[in-house]
Amino acid sequence: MSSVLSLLGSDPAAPRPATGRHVAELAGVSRSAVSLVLSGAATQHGLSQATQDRVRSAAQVLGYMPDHAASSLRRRCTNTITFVTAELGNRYFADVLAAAEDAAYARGYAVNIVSARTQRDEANAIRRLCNGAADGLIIHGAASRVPGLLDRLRARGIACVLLQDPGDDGAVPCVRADIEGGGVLATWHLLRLGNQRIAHITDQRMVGQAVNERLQGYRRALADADIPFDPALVAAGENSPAGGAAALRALMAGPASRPDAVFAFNDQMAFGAMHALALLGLRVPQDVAVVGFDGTDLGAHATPALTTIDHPRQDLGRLAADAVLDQLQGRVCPSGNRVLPVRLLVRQSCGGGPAA
Amino acid sequence: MSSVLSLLGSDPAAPRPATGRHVAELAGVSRSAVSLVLSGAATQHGLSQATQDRVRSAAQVLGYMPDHAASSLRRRCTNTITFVTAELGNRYFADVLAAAEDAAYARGYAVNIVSARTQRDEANAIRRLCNGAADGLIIHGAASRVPGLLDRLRARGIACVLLQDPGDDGAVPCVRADIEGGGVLATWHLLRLGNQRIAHITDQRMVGQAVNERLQGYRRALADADIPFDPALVAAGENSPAGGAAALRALMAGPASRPDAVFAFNDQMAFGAMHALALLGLRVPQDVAVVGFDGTDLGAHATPALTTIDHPRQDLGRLAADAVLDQLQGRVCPSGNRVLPVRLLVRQSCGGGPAA
DNA sequence: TTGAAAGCGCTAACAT
DNA sequence: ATGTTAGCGCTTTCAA
Repeated sequence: MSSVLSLLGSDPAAPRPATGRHVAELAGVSRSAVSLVLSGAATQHGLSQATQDRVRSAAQVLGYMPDHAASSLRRRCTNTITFVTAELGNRYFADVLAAAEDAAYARGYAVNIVSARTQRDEANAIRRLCNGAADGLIIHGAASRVPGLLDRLRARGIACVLLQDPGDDGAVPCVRADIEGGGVLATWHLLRLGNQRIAHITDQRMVGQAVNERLQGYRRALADADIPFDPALVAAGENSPAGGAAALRALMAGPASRPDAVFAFNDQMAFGAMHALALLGLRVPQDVAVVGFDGTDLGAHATPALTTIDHPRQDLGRLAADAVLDQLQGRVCPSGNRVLPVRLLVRQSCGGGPAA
Repeated sequence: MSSVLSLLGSDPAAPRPATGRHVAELAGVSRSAVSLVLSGAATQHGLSQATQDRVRSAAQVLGYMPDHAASSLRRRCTNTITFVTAELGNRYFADVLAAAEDAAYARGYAVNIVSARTQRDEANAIRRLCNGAADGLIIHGAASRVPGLLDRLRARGIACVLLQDPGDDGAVPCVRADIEGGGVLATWHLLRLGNQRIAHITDQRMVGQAVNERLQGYRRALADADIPFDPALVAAGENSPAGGAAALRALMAGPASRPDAVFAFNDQMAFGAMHALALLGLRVPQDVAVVGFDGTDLGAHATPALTTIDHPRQDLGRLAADAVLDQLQGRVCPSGNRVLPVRLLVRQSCGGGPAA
């Protein structure tokens, strides 16, 4: 009987987990004493050391841990922030996240990640998070473009920081790298090395967006060099190695005469593009120069090593987490954008760099 | 005044979010009616369509959403599962996760991800999750090796499925790929192509673990070929491209004579190893053959394209999610291990494959 | 067809 | 120094 029931989730004999009441009974104290001890406010409240010890050992014996839902309901906060992103699987994100986590942990917060592969998923995830499951959000996506979405969070009292995409108004603080500047740097670098026909590979999710900062930087650099912008030199693909490869093939098959350089949306797309070039029998950098974007270790270990625009990924993560927690903990919140500089990291994929 | 306060998180005038009571008042119904309508049980309970409409529009007007903590406390579940992993930034994980998410969403559950970069982080994260913040866990790590850790989850009634690492006892169901078989396949493939001195690069986290299935498969294949195992041909590194490169350099600088092939822990480490080989002036596959593990698109776009052991990543994710939800929803839970087959994916990095 | 009431487990203000 | 109490917001019987 028991063995059959143990296969079922609805086992009626399932032992209910220990509650604070059980701990109080075992320790012979009141329920509030348990709460005080376990929250660390006991000494300050004048509970004797002996009482505290009894509570702690009772809790240990019973494997007691305050229920998350009950505690959150009562305290009106969860001590959790959620990081919403589409970029799982991109090493860029892992670097940013690690720094954000460290910052949050240091201030007593847990970090959850929610994957939002499409903008639709992202909006749904954020709407769902209006239920108070997290105290604050770091949004690495285009949420600010969805009308009213961030207002709902604000109405619910949920702190919010944007990462990389500031959206239209400056109502929500944003921590970001100087992406347009990076686009200029990347394109300038290619121009300086004598390239004339510079292509740009972009993330297809950027198509139709109001702003595409990398593209803006690219165009600004071209304009400064008096080179006319040729739309046939821009291709979009999925944000992945495969997407970068596909975009490169589209570029080569397109109406434009063959580019002599490519500036890619990020390192992983650049990586795919380099592979596609190799399959076409084109050498990097001799036939086509390539610049990535991000500075991830993926590019560092490509062959040839990828010249790229390095981002302060640690700082981005740390500052984003701190900005959310500052709002939560009532410190003055630096609203508006915090823009961090990027830098050109010269390796081998454009020539002109240090020898391999 | 207001503008100053708006900079502070502790704004005393912060508007409390709408509750079910507000919705009930606006709609002129009882609080239970609101709950019934919004949970979809209204018609079944015989509430008139007019009432339902009034409730829904009132909720809309107020931007009402049931509070997560209150709802979870009352219902004794959160409708959330949490995926615990150390592999953020690895495309392998992104593929598995996407499938798990789709399966969970289809059954009405949300998915959170918790990053656990070290085994210590992982144990801490799991201990924290004993508070009921999620109904179930998919654990992609070595948690089963920490004594008592999974028992605490069970005591708290939290469903749990292991991914890839079954641990010692079969008490917790595990969904995994045939990793040892993959190790055999990879090594056999290298042997069949005439390689004699086959090195293995492993994740340093495997060092000191009771079992290392890839290594076991490698050793089994060597034994079958009557080639003695040489510990000097095994190197460990961080699970990253950089770690793969470092391990390869260690191998080449070590006491063993130069290997003619390398079987790497996963695609991203293989990728780093290929870069290190290029820097040493060694050609892949002519001088050294390389096999990866995973089947991610990273390997597909390396140059030369990486021969690898392809995993059924979608199935792994889907089955893991379904196993957790089966436990939660009281279906009979297939305990024990579910082992999925892997397959050799021949590309260019060992020679003997399809032409580039 | 609707409303009233109880209580999930916890915390913090208050009273001893 | 310790215990008592009220109530967070929601769901779900049960009674009308």
